[in-house]
Amino acid sequence: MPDGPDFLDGLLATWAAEAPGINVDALGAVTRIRRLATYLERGVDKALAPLGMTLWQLEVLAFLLQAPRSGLQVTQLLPAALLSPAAMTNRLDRLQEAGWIDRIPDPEDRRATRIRLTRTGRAMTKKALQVRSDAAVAVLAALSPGQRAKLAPLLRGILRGLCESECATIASEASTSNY
Amino acid sequence: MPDGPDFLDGLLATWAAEAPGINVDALGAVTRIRRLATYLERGVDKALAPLGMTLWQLEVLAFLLQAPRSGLQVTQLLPAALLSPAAMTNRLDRLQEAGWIDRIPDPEDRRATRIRLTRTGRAMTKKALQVRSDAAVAVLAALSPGQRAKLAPLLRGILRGLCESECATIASEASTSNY
DNA sequence: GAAGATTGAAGGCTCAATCTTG
DNA sequence: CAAGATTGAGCCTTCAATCTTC
Repeated sequence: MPDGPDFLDGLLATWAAEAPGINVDALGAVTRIRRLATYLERGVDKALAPLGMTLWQLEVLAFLLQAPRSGLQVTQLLPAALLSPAAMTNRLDRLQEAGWIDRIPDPEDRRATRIRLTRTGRAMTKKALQVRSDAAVAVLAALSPGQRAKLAPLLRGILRGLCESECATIASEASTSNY
Repeated sequence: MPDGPDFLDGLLATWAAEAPGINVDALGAVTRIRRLATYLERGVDKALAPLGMTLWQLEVLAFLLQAPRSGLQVTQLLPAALLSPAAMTNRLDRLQEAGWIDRIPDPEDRRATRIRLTRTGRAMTKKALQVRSDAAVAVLAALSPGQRAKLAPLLRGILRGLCESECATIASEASTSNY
């Protein structure tokens, strides 16, 4: 496989010429990761459309799949979603309208609400996860089995570094804010 | 490096138990890529804040760095940004208010507008690219040199596959739409 | 009629302010 | 006063409609 230049290579060369101090490899990697994420998001949304679901909805539902029968508090959903409390409230409103989740008052803390999957929500989530999985398999078919095996450790390694630095700085600055 | 389980491993196990047909490795890879992109975006925005710039602004400016002196049409900026024309018009409005780009009538096509970096816009873009590069280097420091060398071909491979399938389907469906 | 660019409505996000309860 | 959750304002995005020019 010759693997000629892609959309970024020309740009990177220009950038290197204009700003000589930059690291072309690093800049190329993060730019491609961002672009990849955009493509993946659009592809999955397209695949989920027949189920009447979007990716941001599935993200919440899929996390709720591992909740205890009593449900989870809104606050407990935030770190997994990397979302503000306001955004989560909005998502839950839509999911409740769709009939996929229930809000029930927390018996142990009257400030809180417990979020639970409904029966249909649970079934839809399983179907949607299957769709998402199939889409992911199709995308990764572009890589050889050996390449696919290399991918996971790399992603894990970068994420680990980010969670220790980035999340730490977020946490330290989060005196009032919360996510 | 033992590399214990991260935020996703527990969820993946739950999903596999509830929906036996899913591919855990594929689902894990695409989920981590998305999360990685979110972290990267937030980190860069934080690093760019002192310059009064955001990542979405830099994306447009950096692409304009390789434009000819006569500038580029709005339409020519779209494929690189993966954006709707309406969104690009909005971005250009903000960039023009900031004094970083100029809109000049296209001398050869009176429907079109040419977009060009201003003098200060060009200088700001170079500074911002340096900031973005430094941030990227810091993030990728979590990987060994050998791992970093493996990363680029993998990303390139997946993107290539997506551009041929996803972009193709987008193009074929884009009878009226345009991006 | 098609293409380049813009506008307005609606959706989802962040931030700051609010209300209730611990 | 701090924490859980919600609300409203402002920003950026998409989609559909519009206006001008080819």
